[in-house]
Amino acid sequence: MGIMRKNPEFQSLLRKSGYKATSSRMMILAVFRRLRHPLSAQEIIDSVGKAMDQATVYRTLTALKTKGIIRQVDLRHNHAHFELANAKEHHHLICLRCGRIEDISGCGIEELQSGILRKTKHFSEIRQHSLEFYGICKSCARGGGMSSDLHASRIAELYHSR
Amino acid sequence: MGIMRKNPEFQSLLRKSGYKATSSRMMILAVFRRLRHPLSAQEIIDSVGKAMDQATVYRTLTALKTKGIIRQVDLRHNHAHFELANAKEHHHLICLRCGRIEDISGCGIEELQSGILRKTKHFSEIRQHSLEFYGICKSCARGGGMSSDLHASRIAELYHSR
DNA sequence: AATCTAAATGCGAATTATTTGCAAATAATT
DNA sequence: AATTATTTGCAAATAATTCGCATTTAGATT
Repeated sequence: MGIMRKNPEFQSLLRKSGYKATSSRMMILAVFRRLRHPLSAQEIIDSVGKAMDQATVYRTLTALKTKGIIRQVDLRHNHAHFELANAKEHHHLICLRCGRIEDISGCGIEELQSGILRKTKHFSEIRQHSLEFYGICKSCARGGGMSSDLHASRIAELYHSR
Repeated sequence: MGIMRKNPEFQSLLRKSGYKATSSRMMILAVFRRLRHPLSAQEIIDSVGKAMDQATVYRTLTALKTKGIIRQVDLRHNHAHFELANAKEHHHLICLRCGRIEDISGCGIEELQSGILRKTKHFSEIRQHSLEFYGICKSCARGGGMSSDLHASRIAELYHSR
């Protein structure tokens, strides 16, 4: 794991958003950077161990989401997931059987969005969107089982998510 | 409210899916048909009053979702919403301030989907997707307040959803 | 560097959302 | 009408998230 030193990039990101650059927030951002898939509150709570309370994790997630530093991803488990928003715009392809997640990008949603804005009578602005596709991955289509290249953490989460 | 008589359409829909056409299921389907926006479990529990237990509501929602009779909609509240799947394919435009929901259709997502399927190495099939846009509705952009044509039930839900 | 203060955190308890086990009730079949 | 596999109610468990309040801390000020 190594020594945790403070990351000036995260520090200024937080300050620019009007937040104090506390060690809790720095640590949570570091977790997002290290684990590159959408994270649930519980996964973060586990990752940080007893370094902070779960209430702080939830409060931090809310704060980061409010400022658009992270964004919410809907995986249809029954809890929220989040990922860093700085990554290039992308969406997800989620296997309905094993939960494998593939990132997809360059899907051309911008045009859909401008078309919608042209059509709507009631909205003046679109700020966010969520787009996820659910299907069957090839390894599930083939055999029955989970592919072995599914990360352990992902498997653990699948196990614990009902 | 009037007399509730059994609807043969729902009855055969349930039987075709391998379920018994119980009064609970018929009633929940009737609620979906009557209230035409995405419903949370709690809204259904309230609508049916003491006609059935909440466990039955949740079990029914799971069953209907499994067979594709209803589909899950992500409104970023922290509970699930569902709507009848028979309605023409459409998505939602959700106001980040007041929660107003506008249905959008004919958005052209089919092409995105086939493009994605062409590009992915890991998936062989896409079965569902979720696409919601979040923005600011005109009445929120104008004044501060909620537009008066927002339905009471929607307002109630906004009030109670944190 | 010491002081100050609003913002952030820990802790515990409260709420909200959803699920489960099991005995009793019921839809569909015979 | 009798049978049986499903479904339901009830009560309690678990999961997910939030809240109140006393204490701590980051960053500003002196």
